[in-house]
Amino acid sequence: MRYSNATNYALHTMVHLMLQPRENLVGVQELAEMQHLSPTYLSKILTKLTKAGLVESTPGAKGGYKISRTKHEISFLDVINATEGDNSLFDCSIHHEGCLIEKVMWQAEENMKSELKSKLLIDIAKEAESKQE
Amino acid sequence: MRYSNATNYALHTMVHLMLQPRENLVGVQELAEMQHLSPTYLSKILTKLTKAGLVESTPGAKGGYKISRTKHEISFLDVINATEGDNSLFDCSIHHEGCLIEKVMWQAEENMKSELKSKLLIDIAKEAESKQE
DNA sequence: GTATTAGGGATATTAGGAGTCTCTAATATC
DNA sequence: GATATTAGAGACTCCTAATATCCCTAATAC
Ligand code: SF4
Ligand code: SF4
Repeated sequence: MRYSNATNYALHTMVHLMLQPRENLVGVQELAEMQHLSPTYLSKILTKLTKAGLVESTPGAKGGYKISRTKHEISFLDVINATEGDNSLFDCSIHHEGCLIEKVMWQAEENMKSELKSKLLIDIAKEAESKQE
Repeated sequence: MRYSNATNYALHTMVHLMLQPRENLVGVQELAEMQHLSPTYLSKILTKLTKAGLVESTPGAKGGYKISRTKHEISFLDVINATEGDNSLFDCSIHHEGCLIEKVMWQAEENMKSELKSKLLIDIAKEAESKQE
C-alpha cells in the first residue's frame, strides 16, 4: 500500500503554484518540465485538482493554472483526497454491526487524516521558500 | 490506496486463533472455510504471519497453526506489517535534505501507526467474544 | 484566422494484488 | 515402514489500477 506518484506530483505542483506572484498563470508545460513529467500526464492530475477546486484553470492562449482563492485553507488532505479519492483504507464490504476491527482501523486512519488536514500547504510552501533564500 | 484483502483475512485469522483453547492447533482448512477462502490462498498469508513470528506452525498430520507465545503483545500494526510490508506510504525516492513534504507525510503516517500499535488484538478478540455470549 | 492552451477520451503498458495448481517436506497414526 | 494429513514453496493465471501516450475538441489571446 502506497500513495500514488500522482499524489506526489500534485503536492509539488500545488507548492509551486502557491509561490507564484499574484494571479500569475502557469502552463502545464512549465509545471511538467519542472518535475520531468510528460505534460499530458500531469494534465490529468491538474484536471483533478481543478475539479476539486484547489486550482483554477484558464483555457486558451496565455492560459494556465493558478492557485484557488481558498489558497490559505488548502491542506495536505485536500490534495490527497483530490488525487487518491476519499475512500476508506480499510473496507471489508461486509460491515457487521458494531465491528471492532473496522473501528480500530478507521480510528487509526482518522488520526492520519486529521494530521494531514491540520497541515496547510501554504505554510510548507512559505517555509520551503524562506529556506532557499 | 487501500489495505489489501490479505490484511483483512490475516486480522480475522489472528482473532480466531486468539480465541482457541490453550495450545490447540487449527488447520488452514478450517481457517479458510470460516472465511470462505481457498486454503492455498490463505496458506500464503499464514506463511507470512508465521515468518513474522505472530503464529507458530506445525507441519504433518494433526498439524496446524496456533497463536505465538507473544500473544498478549500482538498489535494491529504487527499483523498489518506482516502482510503489507513496512514500507513508507509516501516515498518520493529523491529524499532532498530536510524535505518538508516528507516530514508532514511521515508524521501523519506515524500518527496512524502509533494508533495501530497501541491496539492489541487480544483485547479486540476478548471483547468480540464477550459480545457474542 | 492562427497559435496556444486546457480538457476529454481512447488506448497501450506496467505493476501488483488475488487466486489456483502442483510438488515437496514433515509429522502422526497404524 | 506405508499411508494419510498438513504446512510451505514455486510457477502460473487472471484481474485491476496506476502510469503514460496520443489525438481530438473547446476556449482564448493576438
Ligand atoms: S467482523 Fe468487521 S472486519 Fe470482519 S467481516 Fe465483519 S465487519 Fe468486516
Ligand atoms: S522536495 Fe521532498 S517530496 Fe519533493 S522531491 Fe524533494 S524529497 Fe521528494
